[in-house]
Parts: sequence; structure tokens; C-alpha cells
Amino acid sequence: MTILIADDEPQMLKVLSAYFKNEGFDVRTAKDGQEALDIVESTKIELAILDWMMPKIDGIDVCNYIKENSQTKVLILTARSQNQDELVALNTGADDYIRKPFDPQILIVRAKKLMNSSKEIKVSDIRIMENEKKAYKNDELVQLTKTEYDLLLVFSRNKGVILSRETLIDRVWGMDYDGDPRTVDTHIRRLRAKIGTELIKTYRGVGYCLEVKGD
Amino acid sequence: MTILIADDEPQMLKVLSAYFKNEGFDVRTAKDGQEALDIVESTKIELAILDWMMPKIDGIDVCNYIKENSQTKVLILTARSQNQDELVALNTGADDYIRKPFDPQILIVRAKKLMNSSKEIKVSDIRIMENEKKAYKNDELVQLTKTEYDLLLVFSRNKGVILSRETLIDRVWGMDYDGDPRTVDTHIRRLRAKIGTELIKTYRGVGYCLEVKGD
DNA sequence: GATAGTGTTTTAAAATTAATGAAAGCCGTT
DNA sequence: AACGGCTTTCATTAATTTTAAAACACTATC
Repeated sequence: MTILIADDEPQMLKVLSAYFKNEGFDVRTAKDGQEALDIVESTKIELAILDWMMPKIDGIDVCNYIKENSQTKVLILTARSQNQDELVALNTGADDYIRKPFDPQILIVRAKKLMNSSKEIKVSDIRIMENEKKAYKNDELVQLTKTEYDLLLVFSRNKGVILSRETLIDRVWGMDYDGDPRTVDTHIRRLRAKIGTELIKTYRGVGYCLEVKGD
Repeated sequence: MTILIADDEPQMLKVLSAYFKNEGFDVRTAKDGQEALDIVESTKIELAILDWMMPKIDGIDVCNYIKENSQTKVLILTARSQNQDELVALNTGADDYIRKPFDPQILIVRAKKLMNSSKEIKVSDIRIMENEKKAYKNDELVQLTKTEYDLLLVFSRNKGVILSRETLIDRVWGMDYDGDPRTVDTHIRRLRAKIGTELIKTYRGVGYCLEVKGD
């Protein structure tokens, strides 16, 4: 579980880093917007905690970029106190917004909520343990390859939503993948063979969907 | 999309109700915790906005009950200003926490975020979930092909507007399509068979229209 | 109430899309 | 370098969807 903290005050970086490391997170830090972008580009970040006012590129622009290009959650942290600012941030796609000064405990609880960390997702007789990176069918471990697991995770985070091959490729392989979209079919087939054929439904011409009855 | 607002100040209820109704939500109100629980028990609530301090049962206890028994999201709204209070609320399972006084706009944006901000369009007993790329009739999934879904989407975005075959072809097939305009008829026919024949009305010599009564 | 014009239904062929099976390529490990 | 598991690609097959044409039905108008 890797998080990014970007702030131009070294003291703030140091304190927050310590707090989050203490909670078991892998922490990357950046002292300006450019550094933040570089890290986001090269590392899979679960959550980005961004100060609004930073040198080079401000937090909102970083947020904008992140939201257009990834699934990474964003929490804006700022000394700005205008309601208008909070609205701008939230409408830019920020998932949460906290004003300075703040209680670090609150930041941590809110950050954890965004990552819904150590969560388990259940879909009919399948259970996905995100912290263990394992999936179970009727409490028995299903031996999934990395791609199969990633695929299942994307599906389970979007229960009932039809996902196109392009979307799946973006989320599982990454935006820069330029292979055959039909490759998805093959992985779907093998995933189905392991978790049961009914769960993932084909929508011809549209995509695939993890179906869920009782929700 | 039904939400519950619980607060013991009638003025607050009135103002918030108006705001959320204006945003298109179906709003239920409660003036104390007991009423809130009764509503949660009997209605499918998407989001509960709860004041902390309420007569009979306080907001935190209501939140506790909700989180143990349903998937409903909870936003706590309160005049309490201690950081400790926020921590208690978030740890009880509250999904967000806003202190009074607050900007109603911020409340609305945050509330929408909690509700998946899923775009849905409703026309009589048909619901189109744009994020899922699915359509429901009386809460049951309608199996539409890609073209049928696209067609329905164009109609639903133009409720009450008569659309000519040419317009439909442009919007559904794209400007560069050069097939027979009569093909539209066939798709309309099959769409009608699935969602009900009354919804799409024919205007001879003009086009088709998704009729809507109460609009 | 006949007729021309327009929408609807039926049908079947054509086109598109997904599932399958198999082979080749890739990568880390031995 | 050879092995084995995993991933990717590709050709074939199977299935569904789309299209278009023809037959049918309705409506308005004379």
C-alpha cells in the first residue's frame, strides 16, 4: 500500500511521513508538484495527499492530472480556508479535502477510508482479500496468476458495471499498454474457469461485467 | 435515489430538503433519531445525513445501527467542534463528517461523492444507469444490445423531443453512416419490445419521441 | 372506401463479435 | 542453457447482432 505525500514544508513532510509509516504504509514524498507528478508516473500510488500550494505545479493541477490518468485517490490538504476553494478541489475530482491546521489522527482515519484498506470484497461465493492479495471460493484459496487477480480486483471494485476491454486494459495493464485487446478475452476465460463461468457476464459489443444479484 | 435528512431544527430540515430536492433527489426527513430509524427500516435509503445531537436517539447511535444493518452511506453533520468527536464519528463507520456551520454547496458535493455520483436517468418505470451502461425496468435488468442501449440513451437524453431518423442515425451510428434509414425502424421495434411499446411514440412523417407524462 | 404514403413486422442473409484451442514468446529459476 | 509457468497472439469456430428487403398494416386524404 503505497502513498504519496507532497508538501513544500519539510517539517510537514517529516511529521506526516512518520505517522503514515507507523501505520504500515509505504510512503513516498515530494516537495513540489513536479516531483509529485514524477512519482505518480513511475510508481503505483494508492493515495496521494497533496498540499494545494506548492512550487512549480500546484496541488490542484497535480490532482487534475492524476484523476485523468489513474484510479489513484486524492486528498487535498491546505491552508486555504475559503469554502470556494474546497468546492474547486472536490469538483476537480479530489476525494477528500482537509484544512490546515488539522489533527493528524483525523487525516489518517480519512486516508484509510479512502483506501478502504485491508478490506475484503465479497461477490456470491468469492471473497477477495485485498490485503492478502488472495481470492477464495467457498473459503478455499483460488490459485490465480497475477493478471487474473488484478483483473478480478478491478471487476470486484466495479460490481455490476460493464467494463470495456479498453477500460480493463487501462486498469490492469496500464495506460501505456499497446497490445491486442483480444488478450483480455483469454484472461477472462481462464479467470472464469477458476471462479465459475456465471460470475463474469459478456455484453457483446460493450464489454464484461461482474454480475451481482442481491445488491 | 432517496436520501434521509435527520435534524431537530425544523429550519435546517427545510433548507436542506429544498437544496437536495432541487438536485433531483427524493428526500425523506426526520426530526429525531427514532423517526430516522423508522424511515431507514422501511425505505431503501442511499444516504443518511444525520445531525449528531437529536432527541430520543442521537446521530451516532443511528449511524451505528445503519452500518450494522445496511449498505446505506452516512454523513454526520454537527455543531460539535472537537477533533475527538470527528474521530468517534468516522470510527463508528460514518463515511463523512461536516461541522456546522457549513456551506450547503459543500454538503451537496460531498453527499454526491458518497453516492457514487452515478448518473441515472429515469423515464416512467425505466432507469438508465450511465456508469453501469445498463438499463432497468422496474429494477430488473433489461438485456439490451449495444445499438438498443445507445438508442435508448439518445432518447432519454432528449425526453419529449421528436427525433427524426436522420438525427437518430447521426447520434447513434455517427455522421458517416450511409445505410438505410429504415433500419432505425427495426431497432425501435426491438427496443419497444423490451422496454414497453408505449414509451416511444411514433410521429408519422416526423420521427420518434420518448414520451414522458409528468414533465 | 379506394389509394398513396408511411410505419410495422417478418424473415433471412450479412456482418460483427466472442469463445475456443493451440502455439509461440517471455521471464525467472534451476 | 533448459525447464516450467505465465502471458500474448492468432486462426478457427460458434454465436449474436445488425441490416435490408419484402410483406403486411395502418392512416390520412380525396
